[in-house]
Amino acid sequence: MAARRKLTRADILDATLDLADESGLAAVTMRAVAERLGVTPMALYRHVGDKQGLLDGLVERLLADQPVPDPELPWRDRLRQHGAAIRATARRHPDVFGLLLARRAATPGARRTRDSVYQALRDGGVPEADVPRVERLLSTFVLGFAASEAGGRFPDGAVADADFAYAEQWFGQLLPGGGPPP
Amino acid sequence: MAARRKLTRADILDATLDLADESGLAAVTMRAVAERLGVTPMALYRHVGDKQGLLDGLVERLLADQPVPDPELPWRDRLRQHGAAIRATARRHPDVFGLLLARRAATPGARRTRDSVYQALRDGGVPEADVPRVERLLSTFVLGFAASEAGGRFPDGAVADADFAYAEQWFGQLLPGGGPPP
DNA sequence: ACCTGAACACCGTTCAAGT
DNA sequence: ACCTGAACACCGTTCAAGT
Repeated sequence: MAARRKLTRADILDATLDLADESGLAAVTMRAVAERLGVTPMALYRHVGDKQGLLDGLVERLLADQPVPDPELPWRDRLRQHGAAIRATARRHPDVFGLLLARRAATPGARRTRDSVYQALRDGGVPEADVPRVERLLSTFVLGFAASEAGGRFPDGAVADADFAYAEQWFGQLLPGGGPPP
Repeated sequence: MAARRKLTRADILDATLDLADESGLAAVTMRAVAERLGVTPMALYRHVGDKQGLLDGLVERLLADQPVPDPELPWRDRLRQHGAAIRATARRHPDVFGLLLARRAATPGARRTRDSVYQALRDGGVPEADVPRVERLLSTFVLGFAASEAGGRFPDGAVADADFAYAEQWFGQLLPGGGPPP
């Protein structure tokens, strides 16, 4: 509809995300993305490599958009914000979210989030040697939970919220402070 | 290679699982499965509906094959066996395992496993009202962990084993007994 | 009832060509 | 450098037809 001059990688990922949210991951084809941009399918190849590159770009983008909590906040609040942010992403992009668990997360975006969680755990008194392990377990749980939520494995949103709150209490007891949630 | 008389749904799912394990989920096409069975693609439709039905059948089969621990065993051992079994399935069929998290688990196979976990939690002293919630959280964690492992998110198998053992201790502290792992 | 042949609309991707 | 046209080998699925 609009007459755009230059095709960019960001344009392509925008269009892909919109398409996936509207019509599901199965509707994401090189041809459909191209059509949405008013361009020929072959034009995409220069910018994203191939279809695999397109999907990788989507995951990278979701991770990069993940907000990082203010480091001045109490560590528990920072952990809680990370959890809430991932769940929000899963609910907003349920179809794309499945890719997150399937793909190894070695992107810069993933590292930003991980470093923030590391620091929160250190501030919470987790021994330095245990920090990476605890981060892996926490993020595995939260990613799995969010993916389950996105995949419709919970009866409804209220149950998911209650379950997550329950889990926050669980984990909160395990972290050094011993009080409430991460 | 063999001259088989009648094509069955089980034959088709066998061939599909083998194909997925050997060549990945992307290689699972109606045409490739048919060729492996020495049959025409259209012959599959009568038995599995369509491609979606084929993939659903695969998930259903993985769940149905999941062993159920002997009810006479101590409840902690039963929970541990469930966890080990799911991880083993994920390692054996890494490509197919991703479908498990994506699909709602309302199959009979899923119910068998869930009922066994319910009973173990009851035997472990979890209040009846909390049993479904605790089962959801435990299975979310284990499924997420296994999917991460299958997706290569852990540095290597030894780290995964150590992380899982650590997590078992965590959860063990939270369950009524308070001792070691689930 | 069960399988096949032929056909349809759709994929991802390449390659040479245009500007 | 960036985009296009034409083409290739492949999809899932249908339909009428065979046995």
